[in-house]
Amino acid sequence: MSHMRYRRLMAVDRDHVLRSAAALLTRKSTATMDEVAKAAGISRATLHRQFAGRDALVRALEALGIAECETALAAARTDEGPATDAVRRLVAEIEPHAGLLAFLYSENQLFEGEEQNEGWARIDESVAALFRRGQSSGEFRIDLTPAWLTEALYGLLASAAWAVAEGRVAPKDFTHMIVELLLGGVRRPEEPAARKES
Amino acid sequence: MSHMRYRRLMAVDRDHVLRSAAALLTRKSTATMDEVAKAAGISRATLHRQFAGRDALVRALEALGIAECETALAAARTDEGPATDAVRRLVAEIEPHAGLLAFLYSENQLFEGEEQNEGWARIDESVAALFRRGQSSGEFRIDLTPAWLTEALYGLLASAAWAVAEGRVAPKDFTHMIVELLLGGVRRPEEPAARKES
DNA sequence: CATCAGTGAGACAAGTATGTCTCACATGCG
DNA sequence: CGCATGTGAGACATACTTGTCTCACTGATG
Repeated sequence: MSHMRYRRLMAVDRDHVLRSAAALLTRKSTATMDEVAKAAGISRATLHRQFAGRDALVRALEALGIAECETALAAARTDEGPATDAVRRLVAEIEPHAGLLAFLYSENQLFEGEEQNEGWARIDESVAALFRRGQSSGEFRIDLTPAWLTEALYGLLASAAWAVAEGRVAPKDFTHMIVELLLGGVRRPEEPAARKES
Repeated sequence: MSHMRYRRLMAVDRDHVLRSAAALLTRKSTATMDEVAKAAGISRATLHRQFAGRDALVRALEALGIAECETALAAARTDEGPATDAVRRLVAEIEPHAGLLAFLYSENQLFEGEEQNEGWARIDESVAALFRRGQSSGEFRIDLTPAWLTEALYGLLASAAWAVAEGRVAPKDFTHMIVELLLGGVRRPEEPAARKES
């Protein structure tokens, strides 16, 4: 079959290049096309044959990140069961891609005026909907807006990804740290028979 | 006095340039030396006369950020009173400089290998000490490490600064949002006579 | 074996930011 | 007024990245 032959000749598959680029750019967001190519084990020429330019590469990574987020959202079934548990599932699903998301998150800060990909808007809305659902059900407090909670979740994910990358926290604690801080905060839960001053 | 005359001739004072650069780079972290100069109302030549190069400028901004953090830490008296209140004071003191800190925070992600300024180490230690104190006093939970709580605080500060800059949240809520989420989390405090399923 | 698609290596031009320099202008001082 | 200092404007060389191109090599196909 012609497409099988084609596949075999394409020793460099697009997905592997994207993964390598994501892993590299997570650590060094200013890496050049040459560094990206070397990280993927291909030449700069081949890299340019697959992605028209750096912009195209970044946009492909953005599409990858969006796809992974949507997969994570679906897998976490954020509209089922207690919102608290849904948040736990969501963070656990996103964890493997936190590095890429941190890169894209900081990258988006550079695009001052340009409108962001609509995919992010959908994801923002899904996450915000989860927090809104938790507020409606009475699980979550209502004095923090869903928009802020969504931003805070992104910030915590990025912080955790960087902290893990630099060895300041243990990778195994990733999900627990984020979820526990986001859900319960740093304040210790009051004992049933504890003192009452606020 | 000779130094007075000197002052008057130095129509461009270093501090004003730094503030302008901080304000600009907060919004556009890739701004050119020329853009920085224009933002400060001076020429690129004069900018280069005050700061040997872009690196020197960024390092000066880093020193400024460190100084402001140390001032904030001192003003917040983080070693006095309940740790909870100290956190509130600290965030309130840092709020005006959150934009600059967000820039420096993301900038530090680029310096892969280079060791970071020792000033940050001191600040990290002071913040971590605050969280440790709260844990010792029983105010804060002990299953989240002070190192992670410190990182999380930085992440929330950066997230909030960006969210405010892009108009996704109201500036007036800045301190409240960060402090409340950090301290209490998103979960609603349980009522004294509420149901018990986890 | 002959062919051809895909790749790697490298040359090349173009764009951009940087750092340095010169020169003219303005302002305060003696 | 004459002088010195600090500044703005711009030219200039340099370095780096990008994007395009050519050419030789490899391996699978027919």
